[in-house]
Amino acid sequence: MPELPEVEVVKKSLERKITNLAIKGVKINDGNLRYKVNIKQIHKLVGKTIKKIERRSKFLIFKIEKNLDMLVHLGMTGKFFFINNKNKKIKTSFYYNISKNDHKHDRIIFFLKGKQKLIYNDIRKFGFIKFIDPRKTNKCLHFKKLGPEPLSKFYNFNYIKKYILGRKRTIKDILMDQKCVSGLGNIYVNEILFVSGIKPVRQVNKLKDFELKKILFNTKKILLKSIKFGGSSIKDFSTDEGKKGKFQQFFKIYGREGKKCSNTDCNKKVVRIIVSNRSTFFCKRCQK
DNA sequence: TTCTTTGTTCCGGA
DNA sequence: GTCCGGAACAAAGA
Repeated sequence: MPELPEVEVVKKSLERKITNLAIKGVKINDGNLRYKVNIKQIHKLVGKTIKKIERRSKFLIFKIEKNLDMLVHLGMTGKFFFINNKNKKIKTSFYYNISKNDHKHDRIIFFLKGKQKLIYNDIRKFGFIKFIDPRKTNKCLHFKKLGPEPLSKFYNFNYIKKYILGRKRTIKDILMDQKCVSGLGNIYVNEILFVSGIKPVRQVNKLKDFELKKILFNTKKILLKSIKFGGSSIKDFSTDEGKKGKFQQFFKIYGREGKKCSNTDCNKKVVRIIVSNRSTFFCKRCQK
């Protein structure tokens, strides 16, 4: 369930640890991910240095020395572990509760300087690792149709107004559509619409301008807060691995079916329905 | 055994 | 050609 903020947090965490490190070796425990890992290409990494890590939408791009991009999508349950020289495991994403048997799902291991290791772990194997010529990365299958980053200046009122012109889809569907805005998933869209006080099933062409502006404002606010929160939460994990992430406390509506609405003056119970084929949580009183 | 979870892709109909 | 909604797909745990 990593969406844009989680991927951004992983990116920041990883770049502090592995930028400018050379890859000494690669071990493939299970390369049958969303797309089969190209064994020939992954072994080309050996001897090369990780120059930089970038994020686009929910994708990570590892810029590898001399013209190679390693594109990673975490899917539902993909995550990275970093093993330092003292053999201590450091999770680079705070989002999941990690069980002791989790090493069972270590799919790919990258051996770095000294005893350091980077492990790609993925329970459900919906993530993927692909290799691309950097000159073609922006035009690749995954990137060519992506809409603007939600935190960029291009994602603004004029843009969204133009995008929804003549469309009748629900606002939830539009926000989840990566062609409209890239990086939001089910969880954040639920949160954004709750905080904005708008029912997920509202048709976009019937939204008032002030409602659209509220959605835009809250999108940026929630994402930024979440990225910030993630950064501080990771510190907890590096000192105390057993400690639970604080992230779930951050959700105001997602996963709260039957529980009391998070707004202090409201006693309504949160309702769960299906919109855009996904679980959708909302408050009948607070969302119009 | 069935249900749920997710982002992405694909397909048929309008 | 475009838009839209629904379904399929991947794997695994409950």
